[in-house]
Amino acid sequence: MDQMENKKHSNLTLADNLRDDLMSAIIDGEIPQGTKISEMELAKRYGVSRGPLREAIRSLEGLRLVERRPHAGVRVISLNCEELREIYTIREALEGMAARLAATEMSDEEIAALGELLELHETQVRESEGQSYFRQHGDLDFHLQILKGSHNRRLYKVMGEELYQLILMYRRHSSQRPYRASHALDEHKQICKAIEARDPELAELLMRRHIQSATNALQSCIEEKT
Amino acid sequence: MDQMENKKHSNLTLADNLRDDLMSAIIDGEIPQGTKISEMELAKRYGVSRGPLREAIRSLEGLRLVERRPHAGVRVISLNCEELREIYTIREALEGMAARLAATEMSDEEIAALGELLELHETQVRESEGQSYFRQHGDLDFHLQILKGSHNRRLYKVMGEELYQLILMYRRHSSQRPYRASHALDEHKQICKAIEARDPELAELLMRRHIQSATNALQSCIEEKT
DNA sequence: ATAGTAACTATTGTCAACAATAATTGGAAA
DNA sequence: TTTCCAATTATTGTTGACAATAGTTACTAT
Repeated sequence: MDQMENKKHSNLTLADNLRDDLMSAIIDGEIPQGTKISEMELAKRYGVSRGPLREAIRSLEGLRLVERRPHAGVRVISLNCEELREIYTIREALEGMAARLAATEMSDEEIAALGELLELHETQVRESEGQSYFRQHGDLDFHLQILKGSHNRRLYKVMGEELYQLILMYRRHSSQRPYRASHALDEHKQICKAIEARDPELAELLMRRHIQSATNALQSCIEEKT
Repeated sequence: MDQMENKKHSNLTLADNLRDDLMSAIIDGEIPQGTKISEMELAKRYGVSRGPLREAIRSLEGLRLVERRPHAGVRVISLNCEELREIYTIREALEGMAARLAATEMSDEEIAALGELLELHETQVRESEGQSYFRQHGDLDFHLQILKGSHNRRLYKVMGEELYQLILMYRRHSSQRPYRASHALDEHKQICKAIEARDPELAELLMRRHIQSATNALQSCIEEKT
């Protein structure tokens, strides 16, 4: 069985399903960075025609997961440190704004839920100390909740759905350094407090600092290179 | 001659050219907001097959210029005030960050060029007082220069190439109120000064205020509605 | 032996026919 | 008359064949 299509597709069109599958494959590193994508090969592999496949690829191009050179095929992007820092800079601006908005726009119920999420994370951090794998998801969870709490749908889409995918991709590939989960959790709590206090300025400031520290951690990646 | 394809296409693939053409058509209002797009009709109109056309549409979907419902066709998006405000909020965050970066990253030559651009604008504003049409382009010019000056390619792409298109589209359709060009120019000068002074904090602050005032001007649009 | 060129091959780009789904229209029953 | 259902129609989704381009190989000439 060379084609494993025992999948529960939620979408109703082939191209959309393909897009999702390819996206996962790229983010999970199943298709390594820089790989040249062969339409014929993929079409065979997924058991579809080249039409929908090409449409899926066009979508991926929009998400900037692949790059295309006309008549010369598409390649999976390969994120270098520099580009990732660019993304983190954008992230600082966007999530800072999201935190600011969250402080005024989130409902009391949403804020309560955010607090419970953090409590859950706390127990998880306590139980499995040093398990940075959890941290990834927990971390993203928190940030996604803030993004959602901004009640700005486009902001959520741009940052939470598009750029996060790239960050995830990078995290999978680069063995990340053992970032202190408890430290991040503390910062999350502070941000949450600022939101509870309905203090937009503080929420934005703290979020930006929080992301800056992550950005600085990336810096070491550059240092290693040189 | 029902098809006017006397165009100098820079791209070498049909789908890419179509994407550009459709993009212009949508932004210029040639295809009004909310219009349902018929593949057959467009294919005939542009004299191409449905294959490349569908790929072009997939690209437009990525740019969020159209929305798709499977098996039910695609529609040109129709920006309401709320969504435009969302975009302006993102703009504030992103261009604020761009100004901050520009203060440290722009070369002296780039800064000098920015100053000259503003001088040019000044003469133009003086010559044709009240001509808000100029202002649009001049305004965008300045903001695009800042974005470029951030030396963050992705930031430029996301804000300068994608979101600006939507803003342009909205400007075309909604008869904008006669915004004071000289006022905007003053604010531009202040921002430029901050960049010349290599003051990132101030540059960001001023840029954010500048965009906030534009956002507030949009508020009136909502007031009119109700 | 190497550089240049021409033919070839493999891959991408395009097309038109076919299949499947959603919207529409018409009719029958209440 | 109105509502529900069925058949029709029009549009979208998919496919495989065809065309064009880039990359490769082989050959020739210096």
